[in-house]
Amino acid sequence: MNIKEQRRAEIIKAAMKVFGKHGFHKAKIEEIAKVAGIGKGTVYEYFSSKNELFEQMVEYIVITYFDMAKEAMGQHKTARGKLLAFAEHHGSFIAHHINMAENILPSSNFLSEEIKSRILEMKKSIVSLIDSTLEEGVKTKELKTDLNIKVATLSILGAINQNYTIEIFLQKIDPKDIDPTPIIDTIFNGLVNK
Amino acid sequence: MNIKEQRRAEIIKAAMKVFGKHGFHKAKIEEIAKVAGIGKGTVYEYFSSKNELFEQMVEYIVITYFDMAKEAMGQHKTARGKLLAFAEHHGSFIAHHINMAENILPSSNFLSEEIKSRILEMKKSIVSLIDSTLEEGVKTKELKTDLNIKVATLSILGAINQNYTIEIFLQKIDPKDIDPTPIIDTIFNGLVNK
Amino acid sequence: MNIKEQRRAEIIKAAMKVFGKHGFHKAKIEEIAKVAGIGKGTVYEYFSSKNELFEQMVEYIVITYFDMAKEAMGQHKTARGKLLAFAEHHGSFIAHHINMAENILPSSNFLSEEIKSRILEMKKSIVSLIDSTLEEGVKTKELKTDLNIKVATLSILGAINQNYTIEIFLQKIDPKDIDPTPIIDTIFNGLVNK
Amino acid sequence: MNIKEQRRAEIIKAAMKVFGKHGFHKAKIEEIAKVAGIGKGTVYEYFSSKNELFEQMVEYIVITYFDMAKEAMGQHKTARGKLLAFAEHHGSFIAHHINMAENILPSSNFLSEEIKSRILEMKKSIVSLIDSTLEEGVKTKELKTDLNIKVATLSILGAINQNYTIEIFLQKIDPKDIDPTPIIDTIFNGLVNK
DNA sequence: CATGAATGAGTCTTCATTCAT
DNA sequence: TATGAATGAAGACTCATTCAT
Repeated sequence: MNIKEQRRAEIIKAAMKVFGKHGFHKAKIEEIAKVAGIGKGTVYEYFSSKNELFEQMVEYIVITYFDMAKEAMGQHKTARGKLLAFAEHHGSFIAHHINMAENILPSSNFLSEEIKSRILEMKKSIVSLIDSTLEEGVKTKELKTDLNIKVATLSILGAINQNYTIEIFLQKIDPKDIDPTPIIDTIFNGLVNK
Repeated sequence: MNIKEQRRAEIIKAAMKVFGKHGFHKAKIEEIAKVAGIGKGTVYEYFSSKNELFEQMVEYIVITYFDMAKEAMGQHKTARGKLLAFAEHHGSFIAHHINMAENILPSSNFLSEEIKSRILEMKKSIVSLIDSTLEEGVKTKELKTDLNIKVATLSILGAINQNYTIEIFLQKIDPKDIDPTPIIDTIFNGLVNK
Repeated sequence: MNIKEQRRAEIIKAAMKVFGKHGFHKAKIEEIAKVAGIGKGTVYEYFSSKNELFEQMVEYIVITYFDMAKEAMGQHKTARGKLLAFAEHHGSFIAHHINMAENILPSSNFLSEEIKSRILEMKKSIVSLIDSTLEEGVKTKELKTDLNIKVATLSILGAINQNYTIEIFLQKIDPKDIDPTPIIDTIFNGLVNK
Repeated sequence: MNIKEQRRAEIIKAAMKVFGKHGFHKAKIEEIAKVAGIGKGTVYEYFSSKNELFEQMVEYIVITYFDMAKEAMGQHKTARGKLLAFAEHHGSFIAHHINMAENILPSSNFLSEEIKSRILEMKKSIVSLIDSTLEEGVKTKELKTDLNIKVATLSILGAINQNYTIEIFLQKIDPKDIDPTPIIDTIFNGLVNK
């Protein structure tokens, strides 16, 4: 049992490397097996098809992303603090999954409806996480009382993602060296001259 | 000449439909030809390979996106007006290219370095467009004088994209029915309680 | 009429270059047309198919070879003289048709039975040419009276071909610089120590 | 290991049949596989491409030819004896590889430079074999002391090949029924009336 | 007559998946 | 249980040939 799950995990790790490097179609089961240090046929003992392996891998990534985000944010009290933590988490995550972001998520064609909806749930959970952070901030008067929370949440998510993506992919900056403060502050304080 | 360019354009249109529906690998040249109403071999009279056709198509999309954005923004004076126009343009564009966004851009693996760099130039042009809009806004005192323009630009782009994406893809809302005002205003006015 | 035959001849000349360079299958009708300075479709006005063009070309070459051999040998009286002339002709011919020899004749798969038999007739004519040269030599006492003419003919043909082929193809020697005398003399005088 | 080499050999045997029958281009991998009693894909487990299979086959033939020639000649002492043995070997070989000779060697266009040079080495080895046979004959006074060995070698090779080719291909005579004595004697004794 | 744009039959090659060992 | 040899479906691409202009 334990050994089986461990083997499964190893294959998923190998799949992350190989799908990440080549994208879904150019990734070969044989290479994944080799990276995992096992035989080609063995992969099929744990996953019924290339598609299923891909799906399981995507689910693993999404769950991991969510759990880490939740943990990082839990260590802060203010909305600003939580969002700064989330931004840092997001940056470090996409940096470690550059190729995923570029090569995998696009392959969403190959995801089954079932797994798509599970991923969607996860995405909604992320949104809820930010949503409730903002709601909390409104209650504590840290944030405007008339805030359009839905729009604000999506704007924050988009802004964080866009800023980190550019810095990491184009400017090749290490996510640890990116300061999330200007991003959050720009959003928090707005642009207009008052 | 004219007829040749027209045929080329027809093939690219067909390619947009088919690559959009299936992504790069599952798209078949034969289907593209059928959609274009021509024979399989004819595609190869105009494009030397599936890859080249894909690249030409991506370039066409990117150029179109940029030109339309520029035109839409040109009809406004204030930063706020320009950004609202840009948001609407972006929304309508991704709505018409849903599958592109989902299935094509990810296939970036298959783009040659040359076309990748051309696309990158276009993306930078988009950023410059917003950048100068914000600079202008600072000069006219519409915006804060101490604005971190780079961060603000990326935040706006990310916020617009995220909001429209969610509305269009998940809520299945027609982009014409999405009001960009709350998005721009949320960014412009900030979140904090002052 | 005259213009038609001339055009036909031009196409055959072009075919010799292109088939010679690439062999039957890799030769493209389009390249032959380009070399002939005409349009692709025009080739089909003169030859009904790639195969027919190939056949006509082979026949042309074979006839030319035979006519030239006959003419060269006619200017000599002794068997030795005739054979030296033939050797020189053969050498100059294969030098000018290197690629033919290497790439074309092998493609004999594609020759129709009809043309194959016509070519065979030509080959037999060459053999007859040498045969009668030797017979004549026997009559005039230039050659042994108990000569096995058939074997001698084929041996001479084989020896000349082999010597010239090696010199021209491997040693890259110009056929004009090859002296046929040692070849003919070696055959004429024999190898054994008497 | 053994099983793998055996399978490899089976495929080469099948390739000899099919390439021999159709020539390089008209031969289909699928037919080779069928003749070998395996699936199409399996061919690619052993040879990376049609070209490589063709090359390996050609090399196999050439090596076999050389080894057999060497062995046949080794069982004789005099130059005459060795050459008679060589002639018989050559005749039996080309008889068993009629189609090869006609359809394959011409396809030399498709051979890589590497394999071409390996084949060239083999051809040179054959020439050396005859060369040293003649040299030995000169030393033992079996042959003329002033013999032009290079020319004599090529003449013998050419004469043998031409005589056997005509008998086997045109007269459809079984190589076993061809007596090499007249060929060798004609060359050995010369043509001139002394 | 000459042309070349259009065509689609034909084939190599890849790789997910199976299954005998 | 683990393996990797064997398989064949699937698809990009070529090019001889046709035919409207």
